[in-house]
Amino acid sequence: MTDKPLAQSLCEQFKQDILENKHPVGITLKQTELSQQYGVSRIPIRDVLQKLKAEGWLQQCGKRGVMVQALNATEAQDLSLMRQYLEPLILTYALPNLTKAILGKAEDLLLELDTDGLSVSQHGELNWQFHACLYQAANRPTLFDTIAGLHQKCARYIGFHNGQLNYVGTSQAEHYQLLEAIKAGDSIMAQAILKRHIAVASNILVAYLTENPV
Amino acid sequence: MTDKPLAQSLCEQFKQDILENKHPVGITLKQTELSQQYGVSRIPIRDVLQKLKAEGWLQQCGKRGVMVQALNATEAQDLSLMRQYLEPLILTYALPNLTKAILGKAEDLLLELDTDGLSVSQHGELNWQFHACLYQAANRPTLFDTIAGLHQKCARYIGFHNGQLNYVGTSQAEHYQLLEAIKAGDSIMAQAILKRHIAVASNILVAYLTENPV
DNA sequence: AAAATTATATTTGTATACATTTTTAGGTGC
DNA sequence: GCACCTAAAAATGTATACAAATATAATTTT
Repeated sequence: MTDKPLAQSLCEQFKQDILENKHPVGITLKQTELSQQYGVSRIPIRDVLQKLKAEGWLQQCGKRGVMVQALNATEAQDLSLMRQYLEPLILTYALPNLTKAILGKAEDLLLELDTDGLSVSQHGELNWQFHACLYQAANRPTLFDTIAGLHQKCARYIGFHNGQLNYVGTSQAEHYQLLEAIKAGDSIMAQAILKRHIAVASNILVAYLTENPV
Repeated sequence: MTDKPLAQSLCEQFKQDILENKHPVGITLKQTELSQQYGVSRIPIRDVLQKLKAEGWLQQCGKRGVMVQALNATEAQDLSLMRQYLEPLILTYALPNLTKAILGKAEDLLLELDTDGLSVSQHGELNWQFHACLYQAANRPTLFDTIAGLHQKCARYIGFHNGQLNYVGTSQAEHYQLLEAIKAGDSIMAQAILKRHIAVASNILVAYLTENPV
């Protein structure tokens, strides 16, 4: 039943390891090293590297190996800006299709997010599921995938965010406000809340990154 | 001096072939076939496929092979919408950095665009160079790369556009208007022109695709 | 001692070969 | 005649092996 056991799961594993800073920025990763580390040959490693390079996680450093992309304030801001424009957009498309079932699921996810003792990645995953659950109703695959990609890239910053800045998700209040605006059918308000929600979170991060370059 | 002669040029070649409809939608491409076709082994082919799948050009159809993504109205609209939001954004960042040299180069590109007898891909390439030339001044790599990716994907639709709809670049007038607004330092106007420029071109295409699904 | 040069070692790129899975075609039973 | 099952063929996934290019270290020269 497992579709692509090795290559796909390897890719997920690798991303997770990047999120957990197992491959620190500045270290050039050799295919041979990685193949030993992950217990496979170089071929599946190459597949993963190729994919992650295309997605902007890794950078080819000539023949010295690949390196994890450095975090920087400009990229963080760019990712945030794009989300600020695109997420309200997809939300607009989603609004007419948001059934009570979907809103219920969204609310459940918010409850889960209130749980104590969530790990950074658990928190990030739930947060994304909340947003994704709403956005998926838009039936806009391309737009959705682009946004999903932005989120994944943001995850690295969020992890850093949480780890270094001890940031806790104060964004829950905004999440609930968003749901209220949606239920009230106030599209303009919902868009504004969402945009601000993204902007606020990023401002802290960008400010920190600007003063403390990685 | 050639950095990645085979893999990179192979990737460009493959994309070009997709643009020229050498690999029609609906045909499942086998790695073995492709390797014979391009005169290399399956390994570099796999690298290219992996990259193009990540970029959304190709789709894995189980173990039956990969298939070129079908063109559809929704994706065309999504791409256009994202451009409508992101390009004016990057333009805003670029404006303060637009030297006379850059504007001069942009104008040269417009002159080239007026040349008669340009092929579809030449026209598309020049058009992108015009936009890119302005956007690059923003010094926003992540934003720029995302937009560049959207453009590349749009290229497939433009090619189709030009081929099937016999569309000629009536957008030149808007290009000049854009330059005028920039020179006049009218940021709001420049953004509005750019957004409309993108919207107009896409509306024709989306309307056509909606009525004539590929 | 520093810079340039050469030689070695390492790394990626590519090809070939094998294993596993899935698709597809053929046959059998109902 | 249709559905189901079985077997062969074809495709991808993976590993190993070799070639080409580059980075690193040692050596020489100024």
